[in-house]
Amino acid sequence: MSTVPSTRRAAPTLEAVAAAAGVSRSTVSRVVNGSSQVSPQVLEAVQEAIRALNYSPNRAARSLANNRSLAIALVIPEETSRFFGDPYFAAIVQGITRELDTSDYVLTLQLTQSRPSEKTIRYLTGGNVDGAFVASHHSGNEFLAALQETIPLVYNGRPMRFDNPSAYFVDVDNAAAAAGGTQYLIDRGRQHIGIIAGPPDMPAGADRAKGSVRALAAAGRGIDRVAYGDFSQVSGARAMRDLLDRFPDTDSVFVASDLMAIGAVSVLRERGRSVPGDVAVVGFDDSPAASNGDIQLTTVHQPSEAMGAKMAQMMLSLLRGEPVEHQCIMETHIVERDSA
Amino acid sequence: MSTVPSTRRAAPTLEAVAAAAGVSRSTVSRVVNGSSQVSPQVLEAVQEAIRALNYSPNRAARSLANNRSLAIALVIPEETSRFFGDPYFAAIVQGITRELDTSDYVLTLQLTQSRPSEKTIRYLTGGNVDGAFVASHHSGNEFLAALQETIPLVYNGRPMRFDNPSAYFVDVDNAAAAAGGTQYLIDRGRQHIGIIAGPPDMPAGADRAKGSVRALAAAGRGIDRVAYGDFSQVSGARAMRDLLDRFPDTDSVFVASDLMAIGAVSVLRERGRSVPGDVAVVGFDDSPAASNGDIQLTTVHQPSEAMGAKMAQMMLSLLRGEPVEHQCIMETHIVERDSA
DNA sequence: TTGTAGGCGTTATCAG
DNA sequence: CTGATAACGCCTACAA
Repeated sequence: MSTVPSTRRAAPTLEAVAAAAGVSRSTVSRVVNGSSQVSPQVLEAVQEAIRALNYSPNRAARSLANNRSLAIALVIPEETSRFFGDPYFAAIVQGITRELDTSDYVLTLQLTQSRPSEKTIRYLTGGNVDGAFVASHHSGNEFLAALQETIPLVYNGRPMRFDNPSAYFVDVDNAAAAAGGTQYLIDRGRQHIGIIAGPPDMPAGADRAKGSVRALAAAGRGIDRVAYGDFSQVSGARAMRDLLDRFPDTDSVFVASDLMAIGAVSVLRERGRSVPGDVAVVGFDDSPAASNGDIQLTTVHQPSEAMGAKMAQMMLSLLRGEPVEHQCIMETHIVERDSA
Repeated sequence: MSTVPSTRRAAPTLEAVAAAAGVSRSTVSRVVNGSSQVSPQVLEAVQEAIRALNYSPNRAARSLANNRSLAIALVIPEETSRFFGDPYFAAIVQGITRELDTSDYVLTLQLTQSRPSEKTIRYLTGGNVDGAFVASHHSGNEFLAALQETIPLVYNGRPMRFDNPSAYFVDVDNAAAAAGGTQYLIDRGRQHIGIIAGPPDMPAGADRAKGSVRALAAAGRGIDRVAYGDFSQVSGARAMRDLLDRFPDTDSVFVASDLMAIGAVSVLRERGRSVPGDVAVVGFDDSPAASNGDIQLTTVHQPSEAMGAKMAQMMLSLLRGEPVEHQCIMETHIVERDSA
């Protein structure tokens, strides 16, 4: 048994730096905040003092003085295991933190499951964060609309309730990207193309399905070979079984996520179908899962980490009060590997 | 295009509440902080005012005044996709946040990949957080040792470098739990028992392997049917293939994680072995994956979410300056389902 | 270009 | 039990 370390030496303050550099607090403050109103010699002296003392500004004091929290929330209105299970989210978070690392902002984690607690609401709306990222496939939460009146919100992916035109988000053109992935199969002469779609109640699910169906229809193919999953691996396996049972002659599938595609491939092998020989598979995401498994997945690449970084950039711009486009649609492309 | 919402009305302060209740700031402060030094009538009046104004204390001011940040870091010194891919971590984080929700503390996310940036180090050591959770399978980072001199650290799982006896952690008895899981197979008359172990350079990997081997040896069984994975599903599949190739007569496997067990099951099916008929499979974790797949996994349950909650409780105790046991070992048990 | 002074919202130390 | 009053560390007019 033991208690906390007690030797927390007091950190140097502006005052200390000022003394060391032989100037006033104000001057040091100016230097710290990058004001141009400082003479070169003084600048140099102050910077030296800062280095010498290993000074770093006190966040609390800063927050208090300028009425900003210097914190941004990462709101996850998603079942935790789903959020954590999806490599897409991992990349998004990675991108956000990478970008935020170059700023003074800190990311605070807010798991809200379905509906947020009283405490969370107060936290979010009580001036404790300057903005919030909403990381979710769903994101149709009513409380988020209210929150948006208070602080800037940036979503990953177009929010479901798009009657809200003031939402900020970064996304890809899911329909077009899915159409492209499907067209890839068409172009390679596949005749009986199936679709493993995501949940129709999520934008990414619905849009990808729509795009894929559109491509099939345009090519005069049947559009009834559709099964649904929830983006997870097991759901992909289940959907593949379903598809095979209903349409044994299926010779290819466009799958709305890599995770589902991997599940699909495992079922195909279980049933003795070769990939891509008997059945070609195109995934979506180009997540690590696509290239780490024992089959290299041909898939529609979306720049997940860059999307996270872009979310952070939008947020930082908003917080600076700069004008920002409400949506940022990023590029996708097909990555050819072994599964199709 | 648009800018941030501008109507952020000033939040009520202690001062305002004091005015409304007809008392001084000090008194309100006492009420807010649950001091017993307040007369019932005053208490009532103040609480009423707080409710009426929807007052909530300003964190920055509080931090500044009492020199605590009211923030705890969640440090993830792990490849992001691995962290996010593991339902065990999801449960841990869930448990931590659930417990923290009842406190004044906020959780800030710190992805450090391999080695933390200068900025992260300054953040962590610069009084910006009052403590840190270290969430990782590895956790043998040299900088964490230094950090521990500054703020209390609580690990999930015994840290690798156990020459550090002052570390706080919550864990299960991995060796005993794995021995139990293996014994389960022995008791059911399985003759050729294989092991799919986790990485030997991680405590959970090494200890589970050790326990499993111990049980086999005690029962006079061979201990050479071992393959290694990294806890992920694909690695489990790979290991199962390896095992089957080397020992085709294997009739059961103890697998050190549910994810790997699922991978193993998929390979078994691919190879036409029935589960549990031909080959029985026991997993480890009892994560959602164990019961959500198309086979219900028999597995060693560890109370992941409770472990996260316990981590938070330890941290809160430490921050209160209370004495705390350095380690908390939680109970495991076998959950019988369909795979063995 | 630099310094002075006041204030941000709390907590803590005193008196009363 | 309650109320002044002085910090906490920083920012920002305003003055010099």
